[in-house]
Amino acid sequence: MLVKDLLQDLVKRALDAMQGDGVLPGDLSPNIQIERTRSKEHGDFATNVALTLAKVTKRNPRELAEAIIDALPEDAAVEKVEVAGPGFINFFLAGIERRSVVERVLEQGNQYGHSTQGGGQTVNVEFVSANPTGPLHVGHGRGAAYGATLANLLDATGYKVQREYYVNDYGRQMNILATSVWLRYLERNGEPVVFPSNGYRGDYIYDIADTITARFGDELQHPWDLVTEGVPADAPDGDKEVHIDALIGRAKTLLGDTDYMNVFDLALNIILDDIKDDLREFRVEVNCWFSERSLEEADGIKHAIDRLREADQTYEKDGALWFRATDFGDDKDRVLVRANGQSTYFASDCAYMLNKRERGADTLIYVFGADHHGYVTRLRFAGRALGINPDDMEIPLVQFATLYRGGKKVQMSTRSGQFVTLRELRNDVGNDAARFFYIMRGHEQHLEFDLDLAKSQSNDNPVYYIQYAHARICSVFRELAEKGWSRDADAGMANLELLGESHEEALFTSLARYPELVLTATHNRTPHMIAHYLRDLANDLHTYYNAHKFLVDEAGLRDARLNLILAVKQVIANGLDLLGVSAPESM
RNA sequence: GCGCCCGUAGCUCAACCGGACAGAGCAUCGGCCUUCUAAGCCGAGGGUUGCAGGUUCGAGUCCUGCCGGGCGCGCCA
Repeated sequence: MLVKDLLQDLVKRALDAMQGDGVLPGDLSPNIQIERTRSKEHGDFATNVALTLAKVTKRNPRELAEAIIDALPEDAAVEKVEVAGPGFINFFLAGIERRSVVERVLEQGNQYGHSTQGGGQTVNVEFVSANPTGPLHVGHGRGAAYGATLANLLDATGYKVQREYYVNDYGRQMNILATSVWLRYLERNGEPVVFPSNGYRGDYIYDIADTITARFGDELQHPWDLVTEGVPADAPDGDKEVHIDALIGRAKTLLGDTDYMNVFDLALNIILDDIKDDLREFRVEVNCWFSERSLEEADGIKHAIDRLREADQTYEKDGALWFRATDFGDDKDRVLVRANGQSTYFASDCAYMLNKRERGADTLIYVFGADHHGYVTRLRFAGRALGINPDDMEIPLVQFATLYRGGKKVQMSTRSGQFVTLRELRNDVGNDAARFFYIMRGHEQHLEFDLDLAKSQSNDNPVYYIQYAHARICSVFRELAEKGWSRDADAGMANLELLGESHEEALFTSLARYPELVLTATHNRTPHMIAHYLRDLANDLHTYYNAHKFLVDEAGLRDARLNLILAVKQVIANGLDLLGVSAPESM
C-alpha cells in the first residue's frame, strides 16, 4: 500500500468519526486529496480537505483542520501532523518509514513502481499508423515514441494493452504508390516516362522498381505511348488528381488485375517490412498490424454500416449513403458510401472501431499527429454512432518535432520529398537519445529537437546524465570489488538509520515518489513526467556522489549507502525501461 | 469564415483533480577544486505566467473576449 493511500485512509477514518459524533454533517462525502508537498518545511504529504470542507460546513478552515487532526488515528508511519497556511494539514513521516523505501525497492526489483491499478482492463493503443507509402519520418517517430511509452506505462500499471498499427493498404494513396513504382520500373527499362507531379518521388521508389525488375524482368513493360493513351494532362496544364487517377486506370488495364496486384503488394510489403524493422530497432513493440484491406475482405465495413442502419442513423441521398451526424451535433451529415459504390474513410473508421471493441478493447486510445486533428471530431462521432461511451475514447494529439543542428532549423517538407527519416535520426543520435528526446516534452508541446545536444557526451545531455548516474553506481560496485570488499545487504538495511544527510533524505523522497509518479503519468497520459523525474533523480544521485564518499571504512555506513545507491540504480533502470532507453553498466 | 492546439525567466521546458513563496537545465555573474574514472563542484541574480475581465477562500491551471504563433476544414486518403 502506498503511503499516500494510507494517509487518505487515516483522514477518511477521522472524518467518519467526526460524522459519527455529529461534529460534521453525515451526508457529505468529501474527496480526500493527498499530495506530495513541494517543500520540506511542509512535511512529506499534505491534504486540503479542511479547506474544501470549510465552505460547505461554514467553518473556519484552520479550526476544522485542528479538529480533523485530533480525530486522526495514530499510525507508526506518521511522526507529526500540523496545520499550515490557510488550513492545509501537513504530514511528516517517521524516519523509519522514510528509509523503508530502500528495502521496498530492492525487494521488488524491476517490479518496483508497477501496480495492478488497471485491474486487467483492456486498452487498445493505436499509434503511428502511417500510410505504407514510404519510410517513416521524424514526425512519425515522435508518435511512435509516445505511443510505445504510453503502452509501456499502461502495461506496468495493470492494464492489458493492445499495441496496434492500422495499415492503410486499401485506398487511393496505395494505388498512387503502386503506379509510381510501375512508372519508375518503366523508366528504368528505357521508357521515356514523364513522372506525374502527384506521384511518390522518393529514391526508395526506384529501389522497389528494381526489385520488380529482378522478379518479373520485362514482363510488365508497355510502351510509354500506350501508357499515356487517353490520359489527360498533368498540372500545370491539367488537373494533377485527374491525371494520376487516369494513370492508375491505365496501369490496371495494361497490367491486368493479377499483375497490377503483384506490383501493388510487392510495393506494400517492401515498405511495410521496412517500417516493421524500423520500429523494432527503435524498441517500439506492435502486437497487431491491422490491415484495412482485411476489414473490407471480412465484410467489416458492411457489418458496421448494418449496425448504423439498424440504429436508423443512415439515409440515402443523391445515390450515396449518409450518416446522420447532425443528429449528434455535427455541422453536416457524413457520407458512408459514395455514389460510385465506394465506401469512405469514415465508414472504415466505424468498422475498425467496432472491430476493436469486438476484440475486447474497453478503452480506445488513438495517438494522432497534430496535423490529423481534423479527424478527431469525425472519430468521436463514429464512436457516438456506435454507442461507445465518450470516456472510453481518447485521442491524444502529438505535436510536431522540429530538428535543430548547429543552432539552425533543419528544413523539412514532405511535398518536395526533403524529409528526414526516422532511421536517419536514429543512426545520427542513437536510439536511446531519440526515444528520450521525443518524450521529454509534453506531447501537446511543439518539440525542438537539438541534434547536437542529443549526440553530445556531456552532462548537458539529459540522456547521458541519467545513464551516467546508472553507470556511475555500477562503477562504485566495481571499485568495491577491487578493494576486496563486498556489500552486506542485511547489515546495510539494519544500518539505514545512519543515513541522515540531506542528500540521503532527498533520495528517500525521490525513490518513494516513483510509484505515485508512474500512476500519475499513466493516468494523465503524460510519459514526459518520467523523463523529468529521472533527470531529477540522477541529479540527486550526482550531488550525493559529489558530497559524500560511499566506500567508507566504516562497514555499517558503507553497506547502508550501498543499499541506497543500489535502490537508486534500480529505479533509474526501471524508469529508463519504461521509456525504451537502455541502462548501461559503464560508459 | 469556422474549428482544434499552444503562449510561463534571455533560450529550451516543468508545475500531479484549482492549492502554500511559479520550479529545472542552458546561458550570465561570483566563488571553489583536481577526488569512489569523468573541466567538474557550490552559490547568486533573473517572472505583472501574451493582454483584459470573470468564477473561487485560493487561478499558470476553469469561463468569456482580444492579441500573437501552429494546424485543420472535401462524396481526398
